Amino acid sequence: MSMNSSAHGSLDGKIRVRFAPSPTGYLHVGGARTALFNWLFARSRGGTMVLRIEDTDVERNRLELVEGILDGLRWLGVDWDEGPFFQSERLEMHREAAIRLAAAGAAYYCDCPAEKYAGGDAVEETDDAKKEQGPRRVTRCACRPGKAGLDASNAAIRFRVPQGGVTRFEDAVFGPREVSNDEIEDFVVLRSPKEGQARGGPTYQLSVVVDDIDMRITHVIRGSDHISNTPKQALLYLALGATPPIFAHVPLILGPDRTRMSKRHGATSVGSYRDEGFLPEAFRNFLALLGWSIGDAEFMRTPELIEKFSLEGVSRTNAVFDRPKLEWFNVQYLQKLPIDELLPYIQSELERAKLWEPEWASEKREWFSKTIDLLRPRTRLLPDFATWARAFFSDAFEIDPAAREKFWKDERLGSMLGKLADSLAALSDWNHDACDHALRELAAAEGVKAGLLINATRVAIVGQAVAPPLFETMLVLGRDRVVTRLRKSVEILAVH
RNA sequence: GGCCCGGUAGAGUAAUGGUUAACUCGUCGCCCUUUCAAGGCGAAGACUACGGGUUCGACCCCCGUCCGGGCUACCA
Repeated sequence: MSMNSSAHGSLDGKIRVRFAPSPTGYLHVGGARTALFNWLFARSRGGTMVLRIEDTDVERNRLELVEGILDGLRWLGVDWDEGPFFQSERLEMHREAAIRLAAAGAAYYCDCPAEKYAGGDAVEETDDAKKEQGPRRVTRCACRPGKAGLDASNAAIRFRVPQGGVTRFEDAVFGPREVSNDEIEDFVVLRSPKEGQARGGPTYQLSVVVDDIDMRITHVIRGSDHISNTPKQALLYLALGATPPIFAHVPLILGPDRTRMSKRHGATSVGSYRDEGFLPEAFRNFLALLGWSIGDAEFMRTPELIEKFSLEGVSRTNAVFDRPKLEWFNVQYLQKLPIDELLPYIQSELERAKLWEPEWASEKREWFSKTIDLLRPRTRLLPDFATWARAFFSDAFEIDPAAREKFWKDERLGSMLGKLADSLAALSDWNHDACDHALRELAAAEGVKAGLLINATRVAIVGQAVAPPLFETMLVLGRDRVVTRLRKSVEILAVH
């Protein structure tokens, strides 16, 4: 392992960042945002993005979740240059570092029962008088000076935090930080061996630092829930003879009730947003603006995001995940993306719904493109193309009961739709104005407003109350379908 | 309990210590109109958490309070 870390900053070292999820669940929005910030930073500065899986907690980690996390990152468009590396394969290096620390006197062996410290609040035996001041944390273990008769092969290793003084580190978001060493406990770096095992494993604090040194990480960008533990890590860098990186703790993402995002807030995994039919670039744009901003800019395509991203623009305040704004972004992208960039997403959506015809990508591509262009101003999510717009792609669609209720009230409609079918079928030219005239002529002859016929016709040919302007809809559907569907509607109306 | 970090309309953000605190989403209204969106225009919504100070002048600096969050493990 190389212990010389490259100096940070852009002058003498290339920027190297990492995203280091632990496989205890799916990729959630908070992790995705952290990954995105790392990625934007790396890409904007010509740096390197490393992916590392932090799977040192054998009990809680599930390897099968790793693939899901990678899928989430791929969907998000966050790629990496090195890795994925697995911490579980690097344990020996971590152990060696701990032993070296102990040998150098920077750490010491401790065989106190773990239960003494378990439960979050490690307490010393206190008398009743002290109790009201609350539990007091043990920051220095009794083993610290060295313990007679201690069996090192069966003990944990604790870091020997300096007495007095302060530990500092640089945070690009929160500024220079300084913590009194007396506030930092002698934390464990190497666990005592579990039953039946020869050696114990490293703790998170040790693993991250050893790996970040080894991978020559220059900027550690992660959630601000880690900021309180950073002094411990800064201490480890020093003890291991390495220069600490620049830290950048980014604010947390909260649910609408301002508590940390969790399952009870509904969708928290990026996979669920993919499944709902959000466009990755829209999701990226939204995520980037959660805790980061640059002036008034909001709609920024990814190259622009990369160009403008900087750690200076990162906020210190936790942000609430606002679903309506995410949807707004999706609508914007659905609308503004060059049509050719959008088509592949819709193709897979239609494939999933078993509505896709291969010729739409070849001979009938122009028709497909035009149809999508017509549809997209009123879609919010990808599945809209397969649900309410189904009639544009298939003859197997239902007439929405609500649409019927709304626009098929008039009794005369049955005969009028039949007459409309006849006159459309007789048209010499099939174009917007011809259809328009035919319909308005009929409306005039029947003494009804054109709107009545237009709305009723829309229901007849697409089964929905909501659709693009009628005559354009007729054109993309084609005369045969329009006439057939009108006649079918006449039958349906006759039954009632 | 202890330590740390935050607090600008419902949400995300902006404002070298210097007009009437700006923008986006959402909400409401109007226009467009053939339904629904999109789009255009406009409105409501903030005693910048609260209370003190410093200053000619404070969202901004200082102190206190309250609220929120994080950490406080041989989890990560």
